[in-house]
Amino acid sequence: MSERPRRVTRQQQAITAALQGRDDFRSAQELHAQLRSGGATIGLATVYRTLQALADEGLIDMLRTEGGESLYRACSRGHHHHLVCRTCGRTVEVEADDAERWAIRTATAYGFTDVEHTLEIFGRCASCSGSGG
Amino acid sequence: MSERPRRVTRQQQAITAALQGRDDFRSAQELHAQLRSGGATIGLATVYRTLQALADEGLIDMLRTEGGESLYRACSRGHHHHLVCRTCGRTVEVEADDAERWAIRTATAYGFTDVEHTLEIFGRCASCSGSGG
DNA sequence: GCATCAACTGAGAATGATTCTCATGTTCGT
DNA sequence: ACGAACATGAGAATCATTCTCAGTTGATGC
Ligand SMILES: [Zn+2]
Ligand SMILES: [Zn+2]
Ligand SMILES: [Zn+2]
Ligand SMILES: [Zn+2]
Repeated sequence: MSERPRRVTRQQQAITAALQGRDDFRSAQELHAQLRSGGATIGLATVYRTLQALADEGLIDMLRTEGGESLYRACSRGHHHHLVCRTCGRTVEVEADDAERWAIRTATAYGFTDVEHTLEIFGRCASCSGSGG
Repeated sequence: MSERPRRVTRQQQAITAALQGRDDFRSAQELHAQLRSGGATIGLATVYRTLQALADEGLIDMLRTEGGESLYRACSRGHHHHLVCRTCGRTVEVEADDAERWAIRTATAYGFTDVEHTLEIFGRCASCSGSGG
């Protein structure tokens, strides 16, 4: 439970900055491309490493698409889940206290410990529902 | 809503048979290895294709591990979720009616339509909790 | 039984995201 | 400024999954 000391590097600052002020989830590849096209000098491996480290420390959120790709986003702290528009990527943070309790209760009832869960909701937001489909 | 015609081949029968009577989720690779070591002549591509086809038709269940690997299992029909032991793979099917309703209600409240969700619980079962860790 | 043809198969190549390697560049305490 | 420890990044390696496509096989009609 001890975080590794982290040095302040230009690359990590760039990544953190790129995440701020955006409300959509992005992949490491997308982030890397955006940083590059923005003039930053940064390697793909560093983007992967940094995103994972940040996610491990709970400083950013990660979720996996149905295709298995990992997406990252700067989120509010603490455990929460997401409602993601599969068309435009718009994301809403949602709390699921009841579901949390249900998950724990269910797992415990079956004698399971060390319980974790994944819960994501995908749909089409109002803006994207109107325009054909 | 039309399933493509499916021929009855020895390979597909082998896969279906291998899934029956087991209560753990397995990957295409594992299934392929087991079929091979059991003397069956079957290609990896066929295992992947067949598992995906079966899952698409709702005849078997699929879930993705935290590592992004797809696992398959013969399950009861209908929508349900899973409580999976991350050590021994033992799986319990669970219903989450409240969570289902919550997901729909939440998505609707935000104007989302065409809603789907993923919900899986991972933990360690009683048998695996005792033996160190 | 035999011809026919579309569906199925499978070995291996291709793909694509992620991870690893390790020589080189930076950070930070002194 | 100096050096040890940490961070970086280009490219190779990994690994699950998908694709290719020539050869095989199931279903059907005669
Ligand atoms: Zn979040
Ligand atoms: Zn939760
Ligand atoms: Zn199931
Ligand atoms: Zn559900």
